[in-house]
Amino acid sequence: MSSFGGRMREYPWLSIDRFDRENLRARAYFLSHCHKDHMKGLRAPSLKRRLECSLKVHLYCSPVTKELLLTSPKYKFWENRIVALEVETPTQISLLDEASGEKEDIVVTLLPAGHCPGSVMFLFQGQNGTVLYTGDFRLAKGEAARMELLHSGTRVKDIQSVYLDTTFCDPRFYQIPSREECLNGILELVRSWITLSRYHVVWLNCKAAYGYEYLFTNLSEELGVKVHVNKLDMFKNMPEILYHITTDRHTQIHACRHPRDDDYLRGNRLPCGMTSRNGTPLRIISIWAMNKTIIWIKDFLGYIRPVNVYPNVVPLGSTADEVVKILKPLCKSYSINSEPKYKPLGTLKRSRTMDLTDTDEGSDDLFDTELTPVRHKIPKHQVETTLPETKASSENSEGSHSENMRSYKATTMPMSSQVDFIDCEESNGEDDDEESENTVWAQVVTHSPDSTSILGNPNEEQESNADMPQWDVFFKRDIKTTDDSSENEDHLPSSTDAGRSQSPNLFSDSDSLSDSTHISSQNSSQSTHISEQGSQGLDSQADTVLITSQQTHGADFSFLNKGGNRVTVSVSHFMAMDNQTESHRWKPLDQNTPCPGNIDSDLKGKNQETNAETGAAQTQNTLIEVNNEKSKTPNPELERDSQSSSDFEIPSTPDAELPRPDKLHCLYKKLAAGETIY
DNA sequence: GCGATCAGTT
DNA sequence: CACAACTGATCGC
Repeated sequence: MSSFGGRMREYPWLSIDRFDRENLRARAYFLSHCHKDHMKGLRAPSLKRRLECSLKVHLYCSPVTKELLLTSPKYKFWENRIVALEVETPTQISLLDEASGEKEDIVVTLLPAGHCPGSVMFLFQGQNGTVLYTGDFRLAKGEAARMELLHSGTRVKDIQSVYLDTTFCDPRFYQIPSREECLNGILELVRSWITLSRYHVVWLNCKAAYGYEYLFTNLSEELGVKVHVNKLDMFKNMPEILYHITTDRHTQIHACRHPRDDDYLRGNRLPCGMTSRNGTPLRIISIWAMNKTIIWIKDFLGYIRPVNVYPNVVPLGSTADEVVKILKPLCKSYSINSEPKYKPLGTLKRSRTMDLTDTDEGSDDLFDTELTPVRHKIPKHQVETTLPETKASSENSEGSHSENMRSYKATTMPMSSQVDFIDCEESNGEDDDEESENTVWAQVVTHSPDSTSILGNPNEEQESNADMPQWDVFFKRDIKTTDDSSENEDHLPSSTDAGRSQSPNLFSDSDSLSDSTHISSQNSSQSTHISEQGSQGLDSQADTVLITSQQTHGADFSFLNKGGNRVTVSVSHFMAMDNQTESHRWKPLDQNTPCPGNIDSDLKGKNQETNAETGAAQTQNTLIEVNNEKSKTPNPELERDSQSSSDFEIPSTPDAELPRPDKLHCLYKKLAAGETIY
């Protein structure tokens, strides 16, 4: 949770991402994106009362954020008070103090933040200088240098303060692989799994309300399989997203949620209740989507070079002093000799082609990371002004790198009597001072009726792995019919058309959960995966194999079978995009615009049969994990590639092999058959 | 009864 | 480990 109080020193009568306490007296409100931890107080009765009394008070946000916010009836009272500002469109706002009659103009510019649909940073220009509030942001490397509105002419604007609302000072999080690598890693993992059979399904564990749409659409587009979600009415005016998601559960890719989805997965069920068909249990991989707020702050700030940086979060295990120590050198006033040190001004790296013919009103990419042609359009009731820079010069550093990522953890975890998992995690290097944890978790959950033995308690296993089954053991089991799922004899569509299928009852719902013998996955998949600190303590005896992004691209998973039962692979995933990777230009449609396809029926949703309590236990589950920290030796060469590959100017991983799904496919087959792979 | 806060969980 | 969200207990209005 952000500790940002909502207000900036320069413009204390504005409130951003906080709407309680002192913020109740703000003259204007700003919402950077639609995540709950940035909406504190936004629906409180006290603020509602304030609105009723102060008719001039508005909430400013991007059009997509407005759309998403108003999806919830709880925020409907804001409807007539929200001003949706186009991104990258400087807009003057008149701020009136209703008590004194005092008035002040400020120019605000929304800049794409790349965190989730509609997310923006706010650039304020007014009499107290230019300040930037970042919110949660994850910009691709070099992105700041390409933002024209951060520049005056070809030079970066003189920015008084940057308000960072993000956890960033941990050097472990500074390095991020390319978005192509990340997406491709996930893509090939999913592809290789769901093509094994129609029973192989993937569950994307997406915790946040928004921010994973990029993943959904890419998977759907590449694999031709729609992603099952609980709700999609929030995207009713965003057809490019809507097209790739569905409330029809008969698909092989799921991102549905249930309050106790962990229980469901341990019971070899998807959170929507799907468990099997024809008595054949599903083979489920869960992919942990971790929405890290970490970006390459050093490079971002190094480019911006503000006078002040105000961190709003002090990371756990860090102190305010340590944070300052990291940030200070990035500020304009800093120099080793305590004298201002000026560097050549930053130059706008790349100007976008002005698209004069584009009269499209919505310049917001839903993901807000793709720069759009600058369109200085001013709402009719507002006037654009260009404020003079308060100083003649500003400084920055060349070769800015600002980058961001999503990371995923993958753990394969055949369950029932046997549970194992592969931890998939990537480290770009333990020694570099700019590194990050980028992980993919996938758990493979299988369901087998004929065994009730528990192969191991994860904690016990960590203490002694002598009895650990080998990795291939986990895949030896044949998929068999379970009695709780035999009621459904419907035909399952092939993997390629499952996502589009509207046939009912292709899967059955399970009436039962595993009983208490199952092992908390919290103990395994979350607490024992390899972190950037390396395997220590309980993990120290375990086997962990890291797969770098490049290895992932080469689809060389032969080492998965090496010794241990737990293999750590990393395929991180950028949610931020650039022009090369993201062709969508999503934006909310006009409310009257008809939605394509069968959206109406989808919007109604389907009853998600999630009755979980009945029935006896069918399975007993065990998690097995072994880590081997010796294996965790990332290749520096790969690290370098990984770092540079996402730069806008440099094609991503130019020398990387293309993913070879056939090889992955083959690997999975062998693993499933229990073959040993070298 | 509602909301805020905190601790705990996922 | 951290992110975003949720749950339940407690407290005050």
